[in-house]
Amino acid sequence: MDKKDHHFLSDETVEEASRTFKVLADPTRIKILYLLSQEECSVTHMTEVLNMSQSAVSHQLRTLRGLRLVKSRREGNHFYYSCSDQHVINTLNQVITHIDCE
Amino acid sequence: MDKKDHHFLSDETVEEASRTFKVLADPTRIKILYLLSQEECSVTHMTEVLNMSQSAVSHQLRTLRGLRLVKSRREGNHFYYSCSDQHVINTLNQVITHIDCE
DNA sequence: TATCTATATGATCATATGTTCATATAGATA
DNA sequence: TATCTATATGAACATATGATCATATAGATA
Repeated sequence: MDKKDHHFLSDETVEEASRTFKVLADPTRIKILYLLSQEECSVTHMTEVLNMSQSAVSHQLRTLRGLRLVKSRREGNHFYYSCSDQHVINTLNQVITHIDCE
Repeated sequence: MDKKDHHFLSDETVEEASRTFKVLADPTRIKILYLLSQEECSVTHMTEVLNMSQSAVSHQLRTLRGLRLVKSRREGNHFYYSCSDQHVINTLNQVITHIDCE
């Protein structure tokens, strides 16, 4: 391939892609996102199902919220979280599918 | 969704997915993989095109080699690297495409 | 109003990761 | 054989990140 035919990524694109993959690189966030991709659920529920401390779950939810990958709604004393970025879920599912079919 | 209908990921699957995303989470590796997805090239060439130190490139290639995402062949004094995991390239391209079309 | 429940958050600490610098190495060439 | 070139690698260092612990907070309830 001739050098002039190359496509180069802009720094912004590289950084954005890196951010996307960084979010998905942590086991805890993978579990949370995969769970939320199947059902909306409360922090308490996540904590129980994932067998993690409330604080750890909450901190990761903060990260995910900051990146607008999840959203929450209040119902009484509970906050119900759900996914808000289908593209990230698609990417996650694609990789998981590939792993599981090997 | 009823709890019994949930699909849970095994720890191994989560770990494997995490590993995959971790590799793609670093800007330098993204640049290297994207370059190699377009053409086989030598370490010297990568160093010049990516404007990075030889050592930094070489260290990252070691990481990528360890994970069998790239392979190399010798030709005289040069080592030519190329991609060896199309699935990872597909994942990378999918995310990049999504970013660039926004 | 006092307290309880669910969630959020700040500080701290340990670990992981990427770069640089210095140097090693293997094959090519003088 | 001496040296040069391309690449690899180890040590050291700085930064980033995730978990935990303690505590704050807001709405519900007694």
